[in-house]
Amino acid sequence: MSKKVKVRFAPSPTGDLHVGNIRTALFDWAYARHTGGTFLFRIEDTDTTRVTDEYINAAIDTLKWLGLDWDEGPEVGGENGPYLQSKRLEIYAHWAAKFIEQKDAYFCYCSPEELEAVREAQRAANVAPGYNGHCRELSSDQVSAFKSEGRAGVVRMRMPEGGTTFTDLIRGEMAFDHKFVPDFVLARADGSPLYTLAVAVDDILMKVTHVLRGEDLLSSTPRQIRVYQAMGVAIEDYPVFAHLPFVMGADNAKLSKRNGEVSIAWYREKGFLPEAICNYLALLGWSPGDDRENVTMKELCELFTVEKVNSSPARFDMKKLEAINGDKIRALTIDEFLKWTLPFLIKAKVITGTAEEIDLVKRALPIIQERIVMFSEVPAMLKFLFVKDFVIEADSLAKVTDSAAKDVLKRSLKELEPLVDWTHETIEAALRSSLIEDMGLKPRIAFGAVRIATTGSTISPPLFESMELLGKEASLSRISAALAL
RNA sequence: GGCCCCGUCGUCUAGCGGCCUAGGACUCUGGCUUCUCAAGUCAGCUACGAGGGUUCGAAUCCCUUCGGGGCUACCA
Repeated sequence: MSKKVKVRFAPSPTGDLHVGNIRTALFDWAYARHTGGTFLFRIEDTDTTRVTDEYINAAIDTLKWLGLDWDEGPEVGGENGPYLQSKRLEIYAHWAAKFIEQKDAYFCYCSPEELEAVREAQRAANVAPGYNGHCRELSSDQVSAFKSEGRAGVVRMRMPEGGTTFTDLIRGEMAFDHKFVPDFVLARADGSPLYTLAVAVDDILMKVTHVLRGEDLLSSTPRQIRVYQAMGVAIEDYPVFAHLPFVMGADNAKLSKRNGEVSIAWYREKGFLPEAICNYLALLGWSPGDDRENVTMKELCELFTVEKVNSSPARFDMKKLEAINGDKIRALTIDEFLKWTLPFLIKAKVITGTAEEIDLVKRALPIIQERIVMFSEVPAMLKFLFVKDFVIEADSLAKVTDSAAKDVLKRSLKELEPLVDWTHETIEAALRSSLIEDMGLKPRIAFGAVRIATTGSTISPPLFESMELLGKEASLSRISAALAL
């Protein structure tokens, strides 16, 4: 009775995969892993005008980057392939022909203009819009008349009287009256399949047991089920449906650049960890049930069930994603942190990647680890250690040029010059005894001046550690340079 | 317009008839800590959309209403 679970993620890559897509993919994947089932990845590229190879490759790349590995699909193959719908055209053509033959479907010769006119009239008359069944029972004379006009027919599914019911794992019993599910098109006039045909055929042929997908597809479910019927599939072999709630932007609108940014590629460039993205996304519409929120991919697999997914939409909150990312970054070992960070430093041209640079970066990472929320912040934070033409930020300049600051810098220079052992402990001891104890200055004021002189900014990693990393020579020359301003 | 889905703090959520004067997290505000910024820590603000039922008892069940969203393609 308990079939092995097979969940599929089947995006139509008409652009970069976005937050909503990935949340769906994540749930698909987690459910497959949770049940010990298989995760199938299929590309729905029946809309040839909108899907491109570039997007398909980007989708594959994004999934891999996130660690959502699939058992069947592009690159890995599988016994139910191919996994690109554009490579399965003859399969769909076969079923379309069969449906016609069985009279489950029929050719419809209405032109787009005629259909639009009908919809227009329906709207005006305040009736449920939809195909009016015009070509349902065409005589052979009528058909040849259309053909002689040069019209090619689309394949349209015949929706029988009655209704469709099914159980949605998230929403419970669903019932749709066919009065509101008009006959729909399965294949274009040129024979190419539409989503309505391809999804249903593939889910059955690929033996998918669970369809977890966006809520927007809820009302098209009766159409999928109609295709299963026409295919002669037994009810117990229909996949189970679970319609996931939407992920929306900060306002109630769709996610956009203004309220969160949609493309996963963007988050990758900003320096978010795949695990943080997955962790955060998992919390959108699902929760472990207890108070824990920081979950690893492993824990997610152990805990995730569709039944615990809620039915209401969630708003995307960048702040919380950042908080989670910061937590995950702090939990990284220095070597891991280094591995993630290096590409950002190189891309920002802070370093070129020499062994000496990497060594210095590695020594500097501990003092910035708890100060960043994403890797893209690292270059700005460590830049002062590498710049050849050191300059003090314009905003901070005034604070090192007044006489009080000059006094601090002069004294610092004098105390630091004789230091043989250049460590943050010795630097701190020297400056504390002279600036704070002798001169009686407030630490904030005294160290502030030194900070600006050596790091170029009022905001920096801890001062003494920064100076240690910078080295004695550079530290002293920067202080001297500041004195000369 | 029609059909469908959804409705707990600003946000994500816990809650599945009494454990709730509603818990956690993020945000925000204030304090502590402190060489800046962070991190850490303590405290605080703030929610069951509304109205009717059912019940000894409702955030939890039912109805209505209002609000939000989706679908209504030869897109998916």
